[in-house]
Amino acid sequence: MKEITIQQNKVLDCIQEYINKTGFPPTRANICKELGFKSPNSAETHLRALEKKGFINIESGTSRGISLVNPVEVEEDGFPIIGLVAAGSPTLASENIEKTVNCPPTFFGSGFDYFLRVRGLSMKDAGIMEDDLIAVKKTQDIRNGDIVVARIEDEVTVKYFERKSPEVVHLIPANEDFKNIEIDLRETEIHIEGKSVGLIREN
Amino acid sequence: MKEITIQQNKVLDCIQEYINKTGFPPTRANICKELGFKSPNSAETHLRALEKKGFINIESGTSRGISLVNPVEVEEDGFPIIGLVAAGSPTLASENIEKTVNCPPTFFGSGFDYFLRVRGLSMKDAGIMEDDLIAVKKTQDIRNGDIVVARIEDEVTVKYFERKSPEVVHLIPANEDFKNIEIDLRETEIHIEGKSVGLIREN
DNA sequence: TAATATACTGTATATACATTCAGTATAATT
DNA sequence: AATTATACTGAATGTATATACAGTATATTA
Repeated sequence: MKEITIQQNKVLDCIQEYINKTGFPPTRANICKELGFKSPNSAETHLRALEKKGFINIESGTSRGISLVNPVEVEEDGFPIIGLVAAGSPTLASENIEKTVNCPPTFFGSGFDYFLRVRGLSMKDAGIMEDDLIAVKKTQDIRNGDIVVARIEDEVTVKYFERKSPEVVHLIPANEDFKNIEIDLRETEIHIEGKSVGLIREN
Repeated sequence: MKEITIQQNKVLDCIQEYINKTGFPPTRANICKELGFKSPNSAETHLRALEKKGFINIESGTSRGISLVNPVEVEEDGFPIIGLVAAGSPTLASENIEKTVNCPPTFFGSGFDYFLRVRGLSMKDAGIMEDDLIAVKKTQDIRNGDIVVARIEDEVTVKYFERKSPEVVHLIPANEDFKNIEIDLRETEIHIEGKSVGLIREN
């Protein structure tokens, strides 16, 4: 693929956007309107350049006969990967987002909201290793035995959830080297960010 | 969504195919040619019916101004999930394919060929649990410590790979309840199906 | 029994569109 | 110094296209 100029790139983006918005490619006049050109020939020459460079195909004599050679896959905007910030909740604020992953929303059955990058080996006997990505579903519908993403004050952790009584919750690691976290809700505040509904390991 | 007649469905399919093939919607004349109609009004009336029933939108006064309300997503054929057949190699033969999963080919970095459904807990300390899906890359480029999918005669297994000498290979489980498999290549044939490059856990 | 929807052919026409030609101007190559 | 590519305006034109109108015919609904 050859080089592309700034203006040609604008035209290419314009075509992509137009198709995404309407379902069919733009006319020369449409492009002019979008980009502020005053002559259809402005669009025409850019289109010819883009065709010559292999970015689009033009069906001669055909209205809206523009097709993209590398159409941008319809943006399934992707799911964010959030790093386990040592202090602070795993919010979806952009500064916490490592990158995003494209995958079908139904990948893990019931749907999920984001990926959480796991730190430490406290859940290793549950098959959750360092650097794994947990698919987290934001929900308060937690049952005993669920693997939850919990925040205690400013500490975020991934553990098994066990409600021992209305006032006492245990967060249980899956690793004998770690100790249970016993929480008395009258003394300590706990916030459940969500629960794990799946896992991805890269490499 | 209302009922649709056979002819209207043909027209709808025709539009979908035309868009998939060319990248832009057909004209009335295009539809006539595809379906053998002799008057553009044949297409026109069908289009109006389809619009009225909510299957398409028509931009008035606009050439090729047809857009599909429920466009068929372009098939990213997806990656097959293969069950660990007790006896026999995990071939891509259709009878072994549980289902297919849509995910980007670069999901695990370098690319992979299929998913293998894990049976047993022999790799649990490596975080590979029962029913996990291993992303397998078909390759013979295996290094010590890689997690491989190996076939010994008719038995398929997932283990760590360790070449002890040119003639001796160890297949090492990640679970103290299982024993190492020691293979003398002069006595026993072993076939490496590929190696694990990633993992997915559903639920 | 009169509408209404389906399923077409055939003709006609205003306009939506692609496309060429004629210019102007700047920057990058050769 | 002469091309060539880029980046436009502006006008002109043939045709590609949407779309209305006039028919014919069958099946379904009210």
